[in-house]
Amino acid sequence: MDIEPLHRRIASDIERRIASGEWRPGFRIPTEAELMAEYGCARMTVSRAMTDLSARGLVVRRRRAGTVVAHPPVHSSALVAIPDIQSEIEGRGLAYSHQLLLRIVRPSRADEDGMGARLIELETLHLADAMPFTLERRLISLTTAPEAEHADFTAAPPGGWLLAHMPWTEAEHRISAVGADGETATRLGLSDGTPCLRLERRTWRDGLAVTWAWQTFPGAAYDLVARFSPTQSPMKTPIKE
Amino acid sequence: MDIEPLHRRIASDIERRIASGEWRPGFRIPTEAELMAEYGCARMTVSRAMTDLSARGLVVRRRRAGTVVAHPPVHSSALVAIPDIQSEIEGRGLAYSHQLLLRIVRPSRADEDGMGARLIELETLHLADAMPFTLERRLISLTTAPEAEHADFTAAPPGGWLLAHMPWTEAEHRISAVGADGETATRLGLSDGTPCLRLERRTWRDGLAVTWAWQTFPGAAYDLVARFSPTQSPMKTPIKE
DNA sequence: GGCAGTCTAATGTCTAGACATTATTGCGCG
DNA sequence: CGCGCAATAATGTCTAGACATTAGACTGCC
Repeated sequence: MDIEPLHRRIASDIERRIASGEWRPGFRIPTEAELMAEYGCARMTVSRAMTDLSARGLVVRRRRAGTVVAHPPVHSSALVAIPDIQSEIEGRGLAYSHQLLLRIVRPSRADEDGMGARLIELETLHLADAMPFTLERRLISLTTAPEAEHADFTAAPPGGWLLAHMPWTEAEHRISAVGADGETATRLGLSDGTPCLRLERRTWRDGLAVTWAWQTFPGAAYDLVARFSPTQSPMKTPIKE
Repeated sequence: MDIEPLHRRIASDIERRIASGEWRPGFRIPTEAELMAEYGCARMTVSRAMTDLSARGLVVRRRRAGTVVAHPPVHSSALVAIPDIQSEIEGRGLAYSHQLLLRIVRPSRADEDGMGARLIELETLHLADAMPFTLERRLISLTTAPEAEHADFTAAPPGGWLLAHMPWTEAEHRISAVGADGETATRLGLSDGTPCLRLERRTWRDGLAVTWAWQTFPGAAYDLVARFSPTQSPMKTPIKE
């Protein structure tokens, strides 16, 4: 058993009282001076505990007014974590592999706004135990990521290559449900119109587009799952049987 | 302009160098003693900056070994926020309304494991400008939330009522793609088999199940969207045109 | 009664130290 | 050469103060 630092103990004492409902939103927490006396420690120690709680959004601190239990956010938007395909597959104990189906370098079209003048278009099929798992269509801007032109996407899938070579500063995800269209259905071994989960992901680096990807998952075989508590980010890896 | 505290300035200096790629993952950051000299401040101040960065996952600190730029997390690399239906609709400038289609109190079935002995089953249709937006089927455990038996779910939708009356401590989300089946298709005004986004949400309070809900969105009309940067949580509300 | 200015209670930052903890490094010994 | 132990370099925690900043509370004046 390692001993818990005092500041953490103070923080979790308070967190427990908030979680249990003993201290409801709006309740004014004892002042630092009072907690100092209660725990017999310096104010910096209490202050650190409160700063931590405040950073996690459990309490709101205001000078002179004191510290109160925060009201839960109104737009209590819950979260779902989107795992990396390879670790997702391997996390299920299956063998991961991928096939590069298409690789062309071409000028960008008008509807590919912001992707730079030249880009690579890729199509990759990701397999779990040799069964189609997801079909990925991806554009990579050669303006932002010129090294991509000489990358070997048969060795590493484009998602992994980008993760290692092109850190992004902004991202957007879009999840929707679509029916598998002709080519996609064929590649995934589905009949036409089968409901699929479509995950669209765009990233930018300092305002310049890096990549734009669409991944299509057979609806029956794939769920996005997240399990979490309100004060923590979703950390547990999704598991599906 | 309010002046920036020194510890924040140190932290953002370092953050900038990480974001710019100048300091790549694995790079060893100057020691606290070095930063102390560089900024001419006490070690506590540097330490606080590093503690903040560490809490946000940008760096990894290890005694004796020093502080290095963290490798971007392989798992859970991305998130999507799931907004509250009502604010989602109103955020698009549409009028929100809802209809209670079904409300029965009954004993739980075997496949409704963990939901307590008695529960309420509800079906609610959420509308945006009087057009069907999502169909929600929900179970609420009367063991955990007995007050729900006397709640008026025609006035407030069950999701909103629960948010206000039954705080949860644990939640699970599952997103999948399904084809609209007979009754669901009818209620949403779709033809059979139309791809729909299915959002399943379960919550618990101290280990006891509170609610279990399934929401079905027409695939063509609804996306989950999140836009964010790697160091921050997704805060911006998704917008779809 | 109301308003302006002042007082003051609370948090926010920072310092210069102290000692604890941990893991690496390197040395000496077999 | 390799093993174990000691030295040491780095972070982790904590203290007892100091001064800054903010905003609620009060007071007195009109």
